[in-house]
Amino acid sequence: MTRIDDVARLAGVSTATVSRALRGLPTVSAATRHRVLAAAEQLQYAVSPSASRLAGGRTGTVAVVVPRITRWFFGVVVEAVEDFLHQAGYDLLLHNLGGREQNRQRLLHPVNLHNRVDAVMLVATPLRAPELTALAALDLPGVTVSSGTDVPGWPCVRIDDVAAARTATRHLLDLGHRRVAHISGDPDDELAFTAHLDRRRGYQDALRAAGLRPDPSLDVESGFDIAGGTRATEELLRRGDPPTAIFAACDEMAMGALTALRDAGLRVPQDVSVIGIDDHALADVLGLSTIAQPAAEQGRLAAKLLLDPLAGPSPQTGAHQAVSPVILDTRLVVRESTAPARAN
Amino acid sequence: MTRIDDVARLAGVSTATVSRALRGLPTVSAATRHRVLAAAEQLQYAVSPSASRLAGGRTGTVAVVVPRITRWFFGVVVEAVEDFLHQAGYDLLLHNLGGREQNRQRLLHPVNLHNRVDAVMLVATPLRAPELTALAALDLPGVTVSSGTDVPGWPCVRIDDVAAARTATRHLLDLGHRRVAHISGDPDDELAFTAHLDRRRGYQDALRAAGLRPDPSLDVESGFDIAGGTRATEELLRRGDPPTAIFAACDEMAMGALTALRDAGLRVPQDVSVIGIDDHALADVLGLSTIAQPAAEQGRLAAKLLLDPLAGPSPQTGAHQAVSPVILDTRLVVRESTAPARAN
DNA sequence: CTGAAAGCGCTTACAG
DNA sequence: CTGAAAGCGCTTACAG
Repeated sequence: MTRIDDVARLAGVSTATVSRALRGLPTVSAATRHRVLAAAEQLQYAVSPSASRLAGGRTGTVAVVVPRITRWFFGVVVEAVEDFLHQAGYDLLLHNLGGREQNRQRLLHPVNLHNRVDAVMLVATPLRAPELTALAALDLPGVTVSSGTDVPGWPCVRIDDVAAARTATRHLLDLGHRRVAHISGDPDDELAFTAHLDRRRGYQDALRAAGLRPDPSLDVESGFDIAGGTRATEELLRRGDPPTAIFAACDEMAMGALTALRDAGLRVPQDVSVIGIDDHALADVLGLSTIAQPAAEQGRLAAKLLLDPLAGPSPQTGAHQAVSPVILDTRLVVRESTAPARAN
Repeated sequence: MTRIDDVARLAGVSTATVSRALRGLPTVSAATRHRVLAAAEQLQYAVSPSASRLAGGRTGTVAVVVPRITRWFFGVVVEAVEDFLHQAGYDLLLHNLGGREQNRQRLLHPVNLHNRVDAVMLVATPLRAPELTALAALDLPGVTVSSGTDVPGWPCVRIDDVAAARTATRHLLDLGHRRVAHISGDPDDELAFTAHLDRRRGYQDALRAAGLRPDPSLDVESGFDIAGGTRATEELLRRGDPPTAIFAACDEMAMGALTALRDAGLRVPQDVSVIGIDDHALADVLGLSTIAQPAAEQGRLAAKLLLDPLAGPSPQTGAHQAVSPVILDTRLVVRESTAPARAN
């Protein structure tokens, strides 16, 4: 293939000038730039990324880590991030943990990040203490999305999970429900993100504010997905004296709950009200009430916060100044899955 | 950071030996390998990907191109591919076309692929003639997933879309339906993949085999997603004399149809039966009958077909030998959204 | 505004 | 089995 010196020869300039012209540096005369671009076009020249990266010390690549790309929130975030990164000329290296400890170990080992990417985005992927320490040593720019994933010095974009859960629970309480159950993610899963912990707190806060005491028998943990929602709800029903309302920690769990309730012969919302968090693409199809969160906007904003410092000069690299998380708004969306509690 | 010569010095060998030992080449004595590994471990050494790629001529990276990562099929495929690639030590460069012509142009321009990746996977992304020509010149290994995306010399993994559609349509016909509508993707969208064309053919085949003539007024095109399914169904209903059954080209369109039917006051399946293709994660929650296709298996198999030749010696590089597509099985899944036509 | 030259950190024939 | 040395194809001070 053509290399930079082929272009230089054709344009009658040095390789240094070709390099500058092609990258649009200002220190090239218009006439020269024109000749270089024409030569590059004529020869179908494309810079060798490996060579450019080695010489320039930048990879033009961002690693994006998500727990599971197949889950609604992560898919939407990645799509928004991909768009932003590619617009800015960066490549996106995708890492899907997929619940495998092995993937996590390999990927998050800082040594595997070093020299491979210019920056890292961790979506709902909390780090352990040793990982944080090792990462800090790399002095790599990064950003996190979702709560419970803070890395010192990295910006974070998320919603207020406690408030979102409080709103969801209060919606059920306002409808007159008193036996309000909660189904959420499994804290035993070390790969799980921790948003569900905040959401439980919001649930309990709302109950207490209404003068109710959180009832452990109404709080079931399972996987943070459709199947988990189904299993958790089955467990709830198995315990007898079923709740009249269920707050699921995410829409996918809520959808699993709908299945379990249907299979148990319970009608939604006549027998049991259900609300989730997300505003999943199918929430409307299912008539699911939920707390909408701006997933794409979180991704876009996180990408922006990540790249902005890379472009400009970095005034205080390594000076892990405190960064406040950016909290985006959520919004109650009432559909058909929630209704007033029946008078006893 | 530590470089290869730091390791070499500590281990008392040359950088060439370090390079060989770290990559597990057989031409290193066990004792030497041990010393090198220990030194590398002690120094927390990780090879510089840029340098390794430039010197070695391999990127260890595969580009994966999907129309929209947020759609069920593509998310599942990417997850399976990601797993396989990372197990094999490859990085995954994600490209989400997102319906943007601009993305497509930039990405699929062969010059942007050259030297950047070792191989390409195109999922449901048909190429135009000039793109095919340019790609052929690069002599890059690749694989395609889904029909209508053939690239000469590349293997292809897909289902038999015509047969799947035929089975879906026949299921409706077997239930006694005669006014069977079809909703599918938009051929005006140049970025659309073409599976929906095959699916229309299967639909029409099944009608004809049952002695029915395809009725253009029962065949509506829209976007290949939830919103598209809703719009297409609304259009169907606007035309009057509604169908008693709808075959949607994919589950997401079927789900959109469910919404439109509900909003129009029509019951599923009492008034209208609905079937899709996919077996989307939420098909069960919605009680949607469908033709299940093995999305993860298609991704895994495609990744395998892509990497296998890269590992071994390539007997006939560039000799675009004909490759038959690998066709995976589909399976009718009957749930609650399809029922016998009511006697008139 | 432009060029000569060093250097980025590896891998790979080649020789032994 | 191991090493010396060339070379991968760029970018970047440095000098002018």
